[in-house]
Amino acid sequence: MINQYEDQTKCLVALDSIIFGFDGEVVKILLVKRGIEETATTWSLMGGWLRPEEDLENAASRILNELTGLENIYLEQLYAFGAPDRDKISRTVAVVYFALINVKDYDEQVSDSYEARWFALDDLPTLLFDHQEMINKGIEKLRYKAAQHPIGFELLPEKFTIPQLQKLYEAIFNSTFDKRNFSRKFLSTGLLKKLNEKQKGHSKKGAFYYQVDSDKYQSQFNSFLNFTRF
Amino acid sequence: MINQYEDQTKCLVALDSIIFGFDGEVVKILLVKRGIEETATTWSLMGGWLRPEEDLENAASRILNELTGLENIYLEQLYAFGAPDRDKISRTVAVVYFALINVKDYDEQVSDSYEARWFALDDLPTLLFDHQEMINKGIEKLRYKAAQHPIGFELLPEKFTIPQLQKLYEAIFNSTFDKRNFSRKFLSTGLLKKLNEKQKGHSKKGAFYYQVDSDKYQSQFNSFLNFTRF
DNA sequence: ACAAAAGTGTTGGAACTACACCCATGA
DNA sequence: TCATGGGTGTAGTTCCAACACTTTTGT
Repeated sequence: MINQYEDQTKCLVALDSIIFGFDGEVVKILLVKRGIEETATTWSLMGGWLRPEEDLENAASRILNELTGLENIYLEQLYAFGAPDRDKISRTVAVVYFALINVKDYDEQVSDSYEARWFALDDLPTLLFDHQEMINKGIEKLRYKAAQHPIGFELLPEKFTIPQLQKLYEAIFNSTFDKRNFSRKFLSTGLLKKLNEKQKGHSKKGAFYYQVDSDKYQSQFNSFLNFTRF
Repeated sequence: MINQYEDQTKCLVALDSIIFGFDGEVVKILLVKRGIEETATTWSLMGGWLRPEEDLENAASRILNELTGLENIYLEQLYAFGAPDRDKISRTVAVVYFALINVKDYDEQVSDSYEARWFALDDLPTLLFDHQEMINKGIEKLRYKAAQHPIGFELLPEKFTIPQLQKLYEAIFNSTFDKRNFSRKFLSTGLLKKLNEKQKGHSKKGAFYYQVDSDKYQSQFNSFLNFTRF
């Protein structure tokens, strides 16, 4: 048979993470300045190497934490990239993970102690290697998932308004929706609890805050195949 | 910074392929007997090692061809598996691809010259390493995709009947559907061309054959977000 | 003639789209 | 008082699910 363990090419295995964030207006991506030799000034996704004792997902979490301070972020595997020339220095296979977070929840730790910065989706710098391709794939998957699940909740503060939620979906889909239809759809899921409190400052009238009913969210998560696509 | 190319663990990179097939009654998976040292008698997915000059997908295709003779199969990336102990002999990261084919189209070449065999989904043998886990993930994705696209066509002969198509979907979803609603839905896509020819032998009345209108299939492939889920 | 599978239509309810006006408040 | 964004209702349409009887033909 063909499989032998001897004499096979060994590769470096890299983990890269795409962190999507929302700040109330636009969807952003977190990038770091990566100090690899001559590419020291290139922005890149948060990446690092797999260690012998680590699972892929654990490694991605660890690396993300080392580079940004972020902890306990749920990472989902996106895709493996392995073109022979994707990294000129050494043959590397990269497994890419992605996550969604609310920018404001993590803003301080991210920008204070680390060389990490948020970039709006339509204002990304030139990126290392094939990281732009990775991001394109990530956006595609983000849209796909957001159309299937009310996943957007993870990108918002605990208390949020319907107009904020709509802005998020409009940012993800780079599109606009009718506000009557939009709120009807989300309210009809039964996943939102209306609070007795209004957002102040943003508008004169103020918008009611809502919270995710997280019990219902968990239990319905798997039956959302019928969730709206716009 | 943290990234150095020196002194990083290198891993073997394996490609494994899950080939789903349909024989008119049940969905099957193609497996081979793999001769790795003491595990020589274990059935497994078609797997092999990445070579230095290869892209991941090319490597998966090559390996599939070497082990089964199958050529020109469209492979889609499924997931990367990298638990530290998934292969006891050497630290290995496996990137898994999957495909759908029609069993009858490839039956001869597969079983004649190679040690490959089809196994019904509900009758799989004990598998190497984490291959069962890979297959579970593959089934999940197959169902997901079949619910979004009329992807099942790839698993059928060029000419097929509506009852055959329904059997396929029932096999994929391990479920049953109302035949009136089922045929209405598929016919309403406009992707099927009715032929002037009936299937003989299977039933007394005989069922009309249909063909995919492949021009329309191609052009509509990307607008199928609204395709049925059952 | 009968058994076995193919084929076909209707109805009620749910969900989607499109659309326009009033409300509450801060300035 | 006015400007800004928040909030709501309706009507037409499409889509889906549920349901049973007739047709064809090989035996």
